[in-house]
Amino acid sequence: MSNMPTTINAVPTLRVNCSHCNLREHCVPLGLSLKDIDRLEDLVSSRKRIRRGEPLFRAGDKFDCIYAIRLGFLKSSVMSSDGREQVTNFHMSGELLGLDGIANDVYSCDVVALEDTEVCMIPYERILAACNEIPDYSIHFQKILSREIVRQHGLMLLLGSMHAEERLAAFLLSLAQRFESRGYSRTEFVLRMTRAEIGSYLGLKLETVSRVLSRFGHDNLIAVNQKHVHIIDADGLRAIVSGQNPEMLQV
Amino acid sequence: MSNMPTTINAVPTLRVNCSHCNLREHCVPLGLSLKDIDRLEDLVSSRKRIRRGEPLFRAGDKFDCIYAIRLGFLKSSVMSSDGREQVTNFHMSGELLGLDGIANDVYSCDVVALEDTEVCMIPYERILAACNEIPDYSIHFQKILSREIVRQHGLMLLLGSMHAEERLAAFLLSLAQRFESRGYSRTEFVLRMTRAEIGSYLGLKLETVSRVLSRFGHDNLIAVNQKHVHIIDADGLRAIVSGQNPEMLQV
DNA sequence: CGTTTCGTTGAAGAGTGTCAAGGCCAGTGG
DNA sequence: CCACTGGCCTTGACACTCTTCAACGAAACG
Repeated sequence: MSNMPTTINAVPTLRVNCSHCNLREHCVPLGLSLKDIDRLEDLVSSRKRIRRGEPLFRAGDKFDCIYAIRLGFLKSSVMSSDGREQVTNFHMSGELLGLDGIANDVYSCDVVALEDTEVCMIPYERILAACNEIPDYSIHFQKILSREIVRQHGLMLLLGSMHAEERLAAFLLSLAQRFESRGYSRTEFVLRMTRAEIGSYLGLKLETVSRVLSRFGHDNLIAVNQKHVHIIDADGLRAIVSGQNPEMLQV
Repeated sequence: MSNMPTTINAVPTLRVNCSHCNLREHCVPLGLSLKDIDRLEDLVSSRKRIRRGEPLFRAGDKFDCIYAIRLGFLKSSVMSSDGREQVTNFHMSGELLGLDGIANDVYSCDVVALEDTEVCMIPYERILAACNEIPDYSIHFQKILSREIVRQHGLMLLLGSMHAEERLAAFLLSLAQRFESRGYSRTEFVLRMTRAEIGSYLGLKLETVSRVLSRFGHDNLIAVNQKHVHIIDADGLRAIVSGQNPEMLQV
């Protein structure tokens, strides 16, 4: 499978250069001209590696950096004081972490690596400097923040009004789409997170996640073996997301 | 719902002046110095009135303005392709509307007035101009966006892991706190939204909302009569929410 | 190789949803 | 002024989804 864990070797103090990064399409410079990207070269101060299971930062830590994922997979979560964890997002290469920290100068959620991960550190000061120096950068970065707000609206729709099967179907399709846009297979991939983490994200218990995945397997929508998922019938999943029963398809 | 054309009365003659607005504490200028606020005076281009039941904007409308609420009460909602509505927020005076529109140059949700409402129109261009002209304005506006992200994390915790009683208790406490910070009573207020809208926001059905409110009434936590709510035992409600971080409860 | 974590599955039960009937209230028109 | 209407709210009975509890198997890890 093409997206097996990759061995991460030491990252020496190499010059970090966004304009040559193959994640450009997904990352901070998205939408900027190449000329502007060149001017952003020193946006990234350095890189950091986090091993599986370790935190990138925790709620309450002082905010000073936005992180861009070069490689790896992480989860964000918030915690209520009585111990309930709510996973708020899963993150993959090219995505940004730490946007929540801007609000109060401390991060408001925990971010933990679900596999060995490498991130680019972008000091927030440099983003602010870029906002002042590059005419379009303010709007650019505000779009990034706004996009996160829009994304969360979709998640609220899911959590507030969908059934377990619909949630899982939407989740699988979303993962497939994100893998595909990064050049991986959209039909076969490995879940980096546990059933409990999927459940937390989707507002379900781990047993329900397991049961629904098994049911999908029975119905030949997917083939699932532990963390390996093969999407067989994406249209079938889409039909489930839109609340449709296959028998009702010919309305 | 009628198909009448939306009646929006412009209020162009008034000189709009943030520095004298009594909502300063809650609104766009929050955290800026008075000197900077003076420079922002022309941030607001004009005002609009929206009558109860009418939309301020709808998903898909071209984005060009951020709105600040001077007076009134509104709801935001998103709609799934099969017609399910999810209320994503209720808004009251001093709060900003339309931040989701930055992402794709179109608004991504519907915003409808739940009572007669007056808003200040802030052309997005002027916000961008302020980002260039006032050194601290970029960070200031980014904080506003980031705060919305953090708020939504709290809501996801609610939708993903709380029971009906906990959701309602958190909702009532949050409303009480918001009314209080605007100078209204924190113990007695009128719900501007229907049970169905509360339910949509909290991921519950209207009957469940009604039942839980009745139960709260029976337990002498609140007195509820249709839309009138009197909070009798706020600590009791807090106990139901079970001691979560107040920051997370800004639902 | 034992230990731990993770995943699957079953049975029973709690919590919400669904359906239905009726009451309350504001607005409307006679 | 009153009856009528339609929207909103409440409450009950019942159905159903999801959770809880529990046992076991499989994979991962030191």
